[in-house]
Amino acid sequence: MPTRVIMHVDLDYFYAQCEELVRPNIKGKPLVVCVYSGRTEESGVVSTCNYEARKYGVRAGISIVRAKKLLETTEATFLPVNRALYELVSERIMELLKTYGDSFEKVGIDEAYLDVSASTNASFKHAEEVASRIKQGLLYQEQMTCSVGIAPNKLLAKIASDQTKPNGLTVVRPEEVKAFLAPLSVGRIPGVGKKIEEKLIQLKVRTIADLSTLNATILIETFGMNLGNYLYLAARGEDDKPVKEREQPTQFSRIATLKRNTHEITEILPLLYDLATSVTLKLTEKNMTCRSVGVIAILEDLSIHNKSKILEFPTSEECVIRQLSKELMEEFLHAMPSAVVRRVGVKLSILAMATGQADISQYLDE
DNA sequence: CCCTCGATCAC
DNA sequence: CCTCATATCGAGGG
Repeated sequence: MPTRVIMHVDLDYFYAQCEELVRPNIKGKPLVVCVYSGRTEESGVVSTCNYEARKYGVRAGISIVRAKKLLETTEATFLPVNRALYELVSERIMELLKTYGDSFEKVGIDEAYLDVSASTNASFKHAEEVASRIKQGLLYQEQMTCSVGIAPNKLLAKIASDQTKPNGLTVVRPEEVKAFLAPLSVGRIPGVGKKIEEKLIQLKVRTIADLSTLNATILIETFGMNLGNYLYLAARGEDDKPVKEREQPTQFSRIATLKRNTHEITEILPLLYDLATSVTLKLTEKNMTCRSVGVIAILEDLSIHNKSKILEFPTSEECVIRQLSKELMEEFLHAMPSAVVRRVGVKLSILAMATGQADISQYLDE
């Protein structure tokens, strides 16, 4: 494979930055975007916050109550998540970014990869100029900042964009890869979260330099074929996955918190039906069908349980999905009489584009 | 190989 | 003190 030049663009504190965009008056003050669970007035967690709020120790994932305490001396704003807004802004920005790459890959709502190998003649210097233009364009057209990583592959570009935030630009040239990676914590490798990091620490591995001393055999023994191989290559900064547009999503899900914990299906059903309806709406909006329906139950101890079923025929019928959700939840409650449920969800998977035939029902009575 | 389920990641 | 959404993997049963 010839040397590639890959760019990873990460929009800074995206949800909060979108909110700043539509509320220029609060710019410069702490802003916290919250997921309110609806259980009590203030219950829920922080989704994202701007850097002013981070100065006070606010982080994604902490409770809203805690964030309010941390910010009680300030004129902070707390807003509920407004996904529709962020998706709108995201779509516009992605269209803009797309124009700069030979190929383009959107990853989630706030990040994207661009392969600029051909358009820059494989020049990192030139790519850096492209990145500057992207940053200027984004600021001018969308009043938004981003952090960019430029490197020989997606793995390194992503780690690089994470290196300097917000409003950063980090370039890792092929000859710099080893020195760049060596001191970083293994947790900086995408796919290495708390659990895998803990396992690695058991093996006395903290940095990527440490990781690179383990041979492939031990990694595969410890983490399985797939992850083991991935870690072996990641430690060396190797990744040959192409930048390519994502195909259709493969699942849709909705989850929400019950007003109070319960084991009673009757107490769960109204919410479960709402979720089934909402996720089915998403399915039909996308003109798709599903062949698997599942329910999620999160118990009072926060343990997560799934139950799903594959259908003989694809469906997008709300009544079918509702009915199956109910049956699956009943089965789960029956199988686990001790379960005290806190949150429930509905998940649709094995998706396909609808062909125009609503479902098989139209053939039943000809 | 198909199905189901839990685990993990990361948004 | 506890949100939401998605992708992917591995195990285990058939």
